[in-house]
Amino acid sequence: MMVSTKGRYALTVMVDLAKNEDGGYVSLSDIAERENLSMKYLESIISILNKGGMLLSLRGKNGGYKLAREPKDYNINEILLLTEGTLAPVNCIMQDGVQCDKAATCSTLPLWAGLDKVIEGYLSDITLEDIITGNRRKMLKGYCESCDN
Amino acid sequence: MMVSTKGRYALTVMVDLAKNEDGGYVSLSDIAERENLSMKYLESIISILNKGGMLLSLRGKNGGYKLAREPKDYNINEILLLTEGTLAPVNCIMQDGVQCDKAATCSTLPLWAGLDKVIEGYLSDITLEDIITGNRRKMLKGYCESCDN
DNA sequence: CAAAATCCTACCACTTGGGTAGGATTAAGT
DNA sequence: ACTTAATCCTACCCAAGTGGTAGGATTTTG
Repeated sequence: MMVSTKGRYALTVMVDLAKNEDGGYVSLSDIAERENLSMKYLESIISILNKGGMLLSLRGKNGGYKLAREPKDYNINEILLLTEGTLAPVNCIMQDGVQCDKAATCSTLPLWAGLDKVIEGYLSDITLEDIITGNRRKMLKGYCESCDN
Repeated sequence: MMVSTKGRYALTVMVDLAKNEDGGYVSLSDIAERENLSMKYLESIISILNKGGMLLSLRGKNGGYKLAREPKDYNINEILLLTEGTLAPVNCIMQDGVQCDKAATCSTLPLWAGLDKVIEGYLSDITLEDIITGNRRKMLKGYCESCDN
């Protein structure tokens, strides 16, 4: 599995915030209730998003979180990368471009590198706005019969 | 991580067999030595490939394994799918098309479904032969500066 | 000053990953 | 027939990661 619940719930939180933004701060308990997820677990996840600069937060009563930018200015890759640490499909693709010592002669490395690029390319191209507007043509490109491809 | 060592080593074994095929059977100890991998571990992996019909095997002295088909007739998706069980990037994409109970209203599902298709599409398009011939243009499509894209 | 919210540090059960160990069985060559 | 070399099979095991829970400290508003 490449994306764990951590990344998936992080995206769910971001989408929830995008859908329910009215300028004010949204409390985590509201989000947890709407999405039917454990608030305690979400706490640890939203903390990553917050520290990573994805959100603005306000402590105290009537506090909560809101998006730091507009939905169209978040791409999915950065959200998942922040929470998952890496999205590499295999261990031999390092996050910082470091390669294993057999890289020069490894005949399968180009495959993994290509796969990594394909994944990153797909996720980087989709924004939070695409998700909340349900841009199925973009997300299911080439695979959705009911969309005009 | 989507592809563990199990799937990676399985592919390594298949590539090794494809490179070293001369009609005869190749012993696992030869493969393990060439690839510098634990023979005991490879044993459990090659067993999956064998039972899945990817290989032909011969027991006893001078026995070993060889490819059941030609390298061009294996795609990478089927090799990894067999050994990994699933290549789905998230748990909410089930292997047999079964969906989670929130699927109808889930706004992130199209993203995951699209990602799954992109991965499957990439891996299904590449064959064992592409790997042994080093078809970088196909594997690194659009991302390789030294290839003419 | 009470209520409601974020923040912070532990802890923990369960599953998966990445193997190892040991032996049973089978086939070839002498 | 017997040795050797190979596949086959079952069981075990440790470390790391996943998916949380618990409890409290701190901050802000009304």
